[in-house]
Amino acid sequence: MGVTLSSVDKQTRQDLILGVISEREVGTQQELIEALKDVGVEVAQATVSRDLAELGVLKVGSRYLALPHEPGSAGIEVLPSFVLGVTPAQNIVVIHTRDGTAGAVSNVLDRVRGLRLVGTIAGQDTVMGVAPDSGAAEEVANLIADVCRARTRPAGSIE
Amino acid sequence: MGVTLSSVDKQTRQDLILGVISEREVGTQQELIEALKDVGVEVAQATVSRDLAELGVLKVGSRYLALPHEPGSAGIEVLPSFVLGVTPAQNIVVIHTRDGTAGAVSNVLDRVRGLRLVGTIAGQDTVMGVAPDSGAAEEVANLIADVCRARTRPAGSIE
DNA sequence: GATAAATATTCAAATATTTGAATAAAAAGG
DNA sequence: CCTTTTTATTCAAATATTTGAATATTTATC
Repeated sequence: MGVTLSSVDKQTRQDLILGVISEREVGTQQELIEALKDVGVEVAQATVSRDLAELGVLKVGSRYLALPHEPGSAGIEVLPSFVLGVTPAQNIVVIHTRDGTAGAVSNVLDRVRGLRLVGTIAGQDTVMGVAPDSGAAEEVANLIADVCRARTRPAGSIE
Repeated sequence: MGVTLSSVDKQTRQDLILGVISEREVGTQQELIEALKDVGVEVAQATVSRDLAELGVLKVGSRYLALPHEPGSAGIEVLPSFVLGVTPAQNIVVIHTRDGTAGAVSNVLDRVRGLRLVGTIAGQDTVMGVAPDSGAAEEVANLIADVCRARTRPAGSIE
């Protein structure tokens, strides 16, 4: 199974990547490579690039964010279509959505690995996410806001 | 991806095998090979042998039976430890089990691929399985009885 | 819009998996 | 028990996957 020097198999390496990016703030692939080195795994940039793509990891602002890698299931990239606003209140994140879409948003959030939410509940047009503490709630709210903003920007693409 | 003559990939072939053995009464690997040939797939006996093992298919009496291939989950081989008796009544199969184990039996049955049951429900010591018709119910009842008998026989093994 | 930084892709080598033919082992049937 | 049938295993060839170095492309910054 082994391939290069201090090697682990692909599965293990990708699991490590998901772990690393949910714990540390990883901003570039170079940083990720070094973070992996700390865990004793040595890989090339090309490999890390492919891993991130396969895992469906998204870069939001200056941070990699793990997404549901169940292929086929909706990922965080759909949020901008549904989310109207996000507000943290203590350890709760309140998300206002288009009517009828709260369930979908809740569902997506539940599947995002590394998101610091204990659980979510959805009404018609509102999702409430429970975070372990107010810091986490704020972090999550910012993240969601970033995703929605980031998605609006790219190039001059209208679609 | 292709490998031999009229080839499909491993996944497809194994799916076909599960389909074939749940529809036709396949008694030997040779028969299975021919059944596959009918579907346009040509394989060697060694391959079929490995496939059956990987899929967790069990031979009960003179028939191959598909098992849950989720590895780790309990398979049909545990039934003899729990099942005390099986009786078909119209399109219902009534299974009497050791007290408290009906749920487990129900769970196992739900996961057996190719078993002609529409659904099951469990009490404390009784499982009721609903089959599409009385013929299917009888078939299922016999199958379960066979499994329990088959498991008692093998060699001189006490365990 | 030129430059630098970050990420994706191409290509060839290394490694792993899959397969059938041959053969060994096990089970069934006298 | 011996023979036949059925199933599992070994081995080598074919195929597929994974990987890093080099390079191309994209993205950010001025």
